[in-house]
Amino acid sequence: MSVVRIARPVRERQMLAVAQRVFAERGFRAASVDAIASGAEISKPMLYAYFGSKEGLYRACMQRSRAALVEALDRAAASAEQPDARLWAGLLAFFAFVEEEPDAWAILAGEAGAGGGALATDGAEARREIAATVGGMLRHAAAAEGADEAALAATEPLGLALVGSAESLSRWWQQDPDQPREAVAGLAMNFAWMGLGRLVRGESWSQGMQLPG
Amino acid sequence: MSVVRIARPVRERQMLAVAQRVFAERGFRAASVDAIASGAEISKPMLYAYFGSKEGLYRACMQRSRAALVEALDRAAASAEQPDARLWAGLLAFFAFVEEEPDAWAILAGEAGAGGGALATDGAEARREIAATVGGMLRHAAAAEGADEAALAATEPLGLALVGSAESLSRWWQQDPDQPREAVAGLAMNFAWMGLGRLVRGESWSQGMQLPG
DNA sequence: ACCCAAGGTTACCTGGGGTAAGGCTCCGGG
DNA sequence: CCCGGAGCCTTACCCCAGGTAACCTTGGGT
Repeated sequence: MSVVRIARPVRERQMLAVAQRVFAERGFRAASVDAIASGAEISKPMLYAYFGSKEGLYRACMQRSRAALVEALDRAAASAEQPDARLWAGLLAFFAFVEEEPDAWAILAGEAGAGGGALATDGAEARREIAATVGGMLRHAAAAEGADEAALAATEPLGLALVGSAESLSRWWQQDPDQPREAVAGLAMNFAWMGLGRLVRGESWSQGMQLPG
Repeated sequence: MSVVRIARPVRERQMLAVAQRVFAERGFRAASVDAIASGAEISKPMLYAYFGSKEGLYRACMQRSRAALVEALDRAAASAEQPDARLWAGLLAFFAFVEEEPDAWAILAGEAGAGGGALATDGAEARREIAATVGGMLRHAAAAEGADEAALAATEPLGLALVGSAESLSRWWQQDPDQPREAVAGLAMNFAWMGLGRLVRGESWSQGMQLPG
């Protein structure tokens, strides 16, 4: 009786799918390689042959999630022209990703800051790439307004700050998941675009309408 | 020859000090309990007797770091009256903590989002407590400006968003540590208080001076 | 004097990440 | 046709590190 022999790319996809699920629901530490292997109906050494280590497997999952998220953000960024509309589209896309692909997001957010290994490095890189997308939006906006050099130079850290706040809000959202995605995105938008200085005065951002300067 | 017998609270402090250092420089996963034990000149079962598990030990470190940070933030919040000055003081205190107690900060930030265990729970709780302090500042500011109900209700998530952005900026700072603390705090302040909408126009916040509305 | 609470240790168990060694099957060339 | 090797796949094992059982030692309270 011949055992089904399956081509490498197909097996890799199977393994990644299972790994993503297991990692997402147990976290890196608590997930066991054996569980992933048996879930993918494969033996452990196959995982090691294809991914090198548990960490390598996790990193592959991250790559995948990251690519999906970046693509969604890029698509969103291209969907609007006005700076604030663009940012709004990006935030909606982000929270849509968090809501619709919770496993992928859990992988990205889960160990992103953990320890000093390659995981942290990859996490940092993923964040940088996402922040770079956001930073691009900011650059675009700043250039359109004719901002000075200093403002342009700060787009990178500002992008990171924005990503950090969105990440934090998404964690908060997970504890109160009934809230509509637009509400959370709205909070992020108000925080990031309007700033606390104005929010605290009761001003707020509303879609499509520029407040008078 | 009598071995020195040392009272529990003293030993606990020793262990925590060593654990904080080791956890900070290796991360939770890569840090070995044996290393911590031998570093504290004690045998492994003592650690287990006092802290229950590796995770328990880590959690104890988190408690410690968290208390220190919250205290610094509270002190800063009390040091100024104007809302923006208060926020500025808080941000300075935060980045001072990151700079001056890198180990404590590494513990707090390191595994704060990891997995689904008690670590994540504690991390979330720490973030909430810190965000609550910040949220208190916002509440104070909003109340002073006579903001409406909705703005007051949003202080919690806004606090979390602010903490998230500060956390993200601190990670960015760590890759470029020559930058003065005030510069990073300034970025955070501009982002959080002014908002991208104004930054992108070239406006910025500067200490002690309210921009005309 | 005695006992027991509390500090302390050695020696061990076990789960799980990682690997060595080899089997089967198919494909391409002599 | 057949044979060799490349590639899919497994069983069986190693061993590190988290966690524990069992026991020793010391000193203060009765």
